[in-house]
Amino acid sequence: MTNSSDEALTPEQKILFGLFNEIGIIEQLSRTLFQARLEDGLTVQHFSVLNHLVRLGDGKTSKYLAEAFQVPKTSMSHTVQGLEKRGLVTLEPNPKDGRAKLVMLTEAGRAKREDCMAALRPDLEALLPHFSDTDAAHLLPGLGRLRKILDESRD
Amino acid sequence: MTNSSDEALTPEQKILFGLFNEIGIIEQLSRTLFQARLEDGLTVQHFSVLNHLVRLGDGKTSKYLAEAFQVPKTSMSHTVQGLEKRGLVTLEPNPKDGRAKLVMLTEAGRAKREDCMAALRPDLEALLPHFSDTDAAHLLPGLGRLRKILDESRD
DNA sequence: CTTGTTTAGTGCGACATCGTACTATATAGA
DNA sequence: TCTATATAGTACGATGTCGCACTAAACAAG
Repeated sequence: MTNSSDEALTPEQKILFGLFNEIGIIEQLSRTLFQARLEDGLTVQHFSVLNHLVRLGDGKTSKYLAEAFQVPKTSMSHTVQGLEKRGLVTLEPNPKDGRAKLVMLTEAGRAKREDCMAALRPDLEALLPHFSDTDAAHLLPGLGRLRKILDESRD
Repeated sequence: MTNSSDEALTPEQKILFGLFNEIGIIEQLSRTLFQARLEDGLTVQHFSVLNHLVRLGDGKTSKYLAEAFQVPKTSMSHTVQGLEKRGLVTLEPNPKDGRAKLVMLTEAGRAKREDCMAALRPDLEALLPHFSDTDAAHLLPGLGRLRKILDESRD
């Protein structure tokens, strides 16, 4: 991927760099595809937050979500406000902390998340004959380990 | 990663979805890290274009780059103008086509690309003891195959 | 209780992304 | 050649990202 004129990095480092490069390209391609399936100006980031709340439970604060997604709190605040404007979540005051607001899913929010998954389904169906769940399962442990390392290395 | 209440997807599809989710998280973490190493308001996107031009040769058009990076031409035009403003590339008229402009690297551009790689080096060094080039090499073939499939499936 | 510090969220401004519409050039067909 | 279509790039506006500064609430020290 990189050539021998890259003197800034050792061969080992180049391989890691190439890995991140490959991951970045796949992320770009898949994000573009997914984004094209979403409606009403909903972004992949909106969906990600919705998905997180459905899977891991709502009642989180924007700050918590910002840390979970590793984005600045101002960005997450904006994303959550976008969800609220679309009626997919409500922001309830936290009785335990007057500063914080709890992000609560609405029924429309849960339904929208299902709709998004369903909208993605044809693409996943089309992909499976070329790249099976077994292929994916071979990659997941290594990627999971890489994610954990990166996740722990920040702070 | 997903739980049994996701009725929109089959188990096989959920595994693929989980793979893209994992890739997205790693991309987010690594991009944030890399971005923090760049100076002068240079974005990862700026670096990516610079890196592409160094590795695969300059004299490309913005349109070509837009397709290579799978972003709209207006986005790439803006990115290239950012590089031009910083003196990292020049835009030369294409003698063969009056509509097109050729993106040419300057010496400062090549040097900046080296600087960026060097700025990333400590992070890669710190990562290698925990995630080796061998680990990365195990993932690269599968990811490369996935990228090719996604790359061909668009159009 | 009082005061200094920390924390969740927002307002604002700078810049990035990207869809639409437009201009200038190129190209194919009659 | 003349005309219709296609293409590279830009102008512009809407929205997303995010750093900085600020407010309100919580908390710790005395």
